[in-house]
Amino acid sequence: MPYRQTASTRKNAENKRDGLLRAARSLVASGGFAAATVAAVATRGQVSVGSVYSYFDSRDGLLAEVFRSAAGHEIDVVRAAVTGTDRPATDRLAALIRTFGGRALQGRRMAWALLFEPVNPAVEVERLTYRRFYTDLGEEIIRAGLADGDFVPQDARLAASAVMGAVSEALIGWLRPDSPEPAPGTLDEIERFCFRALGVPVHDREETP
Amino acid sequence: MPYRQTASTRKNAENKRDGLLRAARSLVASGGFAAATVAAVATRGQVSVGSVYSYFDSRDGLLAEVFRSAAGHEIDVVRAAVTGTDRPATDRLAALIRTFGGRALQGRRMAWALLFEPVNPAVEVERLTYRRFYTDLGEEIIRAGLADGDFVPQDARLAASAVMGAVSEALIGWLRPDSPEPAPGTLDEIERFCFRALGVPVHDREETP
Amino acid sequence: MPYRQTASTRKNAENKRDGLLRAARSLVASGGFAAATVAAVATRGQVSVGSVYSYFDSRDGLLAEVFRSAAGHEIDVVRAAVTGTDRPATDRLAALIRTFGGRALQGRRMAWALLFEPVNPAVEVERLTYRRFYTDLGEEIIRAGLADGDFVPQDARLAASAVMGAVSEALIGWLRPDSPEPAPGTLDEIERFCFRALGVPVHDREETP
Amino acid sequence: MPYRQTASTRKNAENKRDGLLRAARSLVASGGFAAATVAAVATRGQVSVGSVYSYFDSRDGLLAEVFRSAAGHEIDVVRAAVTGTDRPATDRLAALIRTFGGRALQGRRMAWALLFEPVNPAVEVERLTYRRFYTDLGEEIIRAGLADGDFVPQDARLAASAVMGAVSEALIGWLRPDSPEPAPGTLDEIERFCFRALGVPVHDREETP
DNA sequence: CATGAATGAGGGTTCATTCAT
DNA sequence: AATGAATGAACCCTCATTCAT
Repeated sequence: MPYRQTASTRKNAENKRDGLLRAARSLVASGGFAAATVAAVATRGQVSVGSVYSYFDSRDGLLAEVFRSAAGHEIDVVRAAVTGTDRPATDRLAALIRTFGGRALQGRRMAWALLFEPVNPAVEVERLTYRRFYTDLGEEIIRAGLADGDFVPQDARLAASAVMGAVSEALIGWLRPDSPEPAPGTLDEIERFCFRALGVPVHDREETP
Repeated sequence: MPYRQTASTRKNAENKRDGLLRAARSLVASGGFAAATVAAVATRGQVSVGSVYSYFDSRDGLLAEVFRSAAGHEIDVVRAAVTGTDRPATDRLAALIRTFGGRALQGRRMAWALLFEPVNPAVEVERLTYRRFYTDLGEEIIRAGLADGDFVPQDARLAASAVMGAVSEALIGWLRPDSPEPAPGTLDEIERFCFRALGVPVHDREETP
Repeated sequence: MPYRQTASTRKNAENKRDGLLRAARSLVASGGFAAATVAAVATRGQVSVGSVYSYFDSRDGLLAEVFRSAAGHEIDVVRAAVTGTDRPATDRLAALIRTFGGRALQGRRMAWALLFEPVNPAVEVERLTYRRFYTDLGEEIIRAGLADGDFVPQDARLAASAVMGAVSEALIGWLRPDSPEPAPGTLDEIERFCFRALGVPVHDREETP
Repeated sequence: MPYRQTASTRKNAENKRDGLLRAARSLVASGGFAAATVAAVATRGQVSVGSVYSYFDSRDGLLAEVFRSAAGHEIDVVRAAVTGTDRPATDRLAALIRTFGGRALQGRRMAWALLFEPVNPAVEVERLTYRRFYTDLGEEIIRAGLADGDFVPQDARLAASAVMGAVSEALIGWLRPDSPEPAPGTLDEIERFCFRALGVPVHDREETP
């Protein structure tokens, strides 16, 4: 009875592969891509170094996939949150800011790794796509808002870029192993900042720190 | 004689040290901290590898000092530009944005290295100070502006952070070896973005893209 | 029933084994022994890596057997071509040269692998036998020719060795992935070279390059 | 007093480099290029692994240099032995055969490595040059001899190739760790073989084995 | 028996750091 | 005090071999 690629073996292989991806991902989440050495991934994935190479062509490839996977997930969540071109642009932009920012807040190291940590050319290519997604999305929403008169006239693309920068800087720019959690309400405040920047009248906050 | 000799010796030593710092700095400016290997620094500083260790405890220490030096220079320039608590806050904030942004534009790699490139814990400590300077300065100005009614009520510290993020993201967030120069006028547009965010009425731009 | 089953099982086992040998052989023929990794052999033989070890003790053993098999085939062909102790020695030697050379020309990589490529001690032992076959055969023929006065007096064994060397060097000594086919007529020319070396009067070639 | 590249330091560096080359060469001489791992070279050269990379770009480069050096020496010796276009071609060819063959006899493993052992593309390029030297030289001599009527008409290049093959096969074709030295007189016999092949009347040997 | 995932020794390479001169 | 050769730990990657299923 010859060996057959049964559902269970394939499932298992994918599990292992996923296990390694998870292992790598968790290492990236806690120490950035730099912490995801092949040996570390293997150890955490409870396999040998050689096994890593059964599932991935190279460390660079593995990291690129980790990036794609993590970034893809982020993108999915954000896309879902801002979906619906019939919604008011302000609504959608708020969703973009809060979703992007909220996710960065939980998983700040990962957010930092995805946005900033230098890794290798393959990952840089992925990063380009990842960053472009946010900027394109932001630009599209802002453009829609501009058309509806929600925002004051401005360069939509640059505004999108600036919005992402404001959010990410405020949330993960100060990332340190022991840096404290941003205060609750930070997200609200950033949202207001961005809306003002776009020219949307923002009602006063209740309490002034 | 012994005194003179000591003096000249010390002078010489400081020259060498400075030379190494300059060498390292120029390497960082063109290739980031990663390019500043000990060997590269020694070569460019026209001393031996071993000599580097006469002047610096370790590569980490050297890089930390390079960071301090480069960052200190940036800080000096920016501080000079925004100095004068009697000036209107809007004036000073504009100076902060334009100086910080303008300097980042020339020397984007260095700006990126100072703001984002991961190096080592010692440098991360320095970076904290560096980033804090901008945020503190921005906060102070914004606070002053708030007191004067120049800006709408908001969290001054967070606004400062967001401003820096908006500027740096728009200017160097997309930095890549071959990434194109930002369009002229980008700085103006970012300034307007930030002023709107702070609640300052901004006159329309002449041309709407 | 048990007998039949055993027979069929054994038949099957031998088929598998042969399949693996053929797979390995074809890999050697195109890329030398170095190309015959266990994984490559298994893939080409359409079995699992582990199965290879059901039929062979080790890669070294498998390669040794491949060598034996390929070399044995060469030997059979050459032996058939030179058979008949009643034939004139010149005839038989010509057959040896042309058969050995002709086969080397088609299948130069394999010929090179058999004659020259370093593999492992087990294969070196086989190679000894292989090379000895040619030398023994050549020696025997030359000795017969000497007895008949066909060749001028000389050390038969060394002459046999030299003949093989002349032929193989001229045909596959320059083997490289992109080396061109030897010109037609090369075999004729080598044959004349060898016959002259043995002291046989050789009629002039028609065309002198 | 700054460090200066004195004669002694350079001498020392060259000594070390040479020491490594000698270490590698001796490894090649006893075990072929395969035995010259970086670690083995370092150990035998009594330096650390890292030091090897102070003197050589890569293992491939080191081996290529070992090849060049060893082959170059061979070439020098042979060239010196056959020099003088005014000498009779028979003389020069005898010198070629005896020098090439004599050197192969002492240092058979090295001769084999230079002529046959696969290493890496860089070395293959060198090997091409090395082999071409012998063939070109042989061809030139034979061509001269043909012009003088010393040899019977034939393809000079192929004859040169065949001569080298005959010599190398007879001397190192049987190379094994424990293979016995060829009998004394072997060189004489090969020379006679080659001369006969070229069509030169050869006087009988005194004793027929 | 067959399978192929898993193993890990072994190989090449880099670079911060040390230390004899 | 200056030098830079030397060091070796750490990294990535390959592939023959094993063994649980």
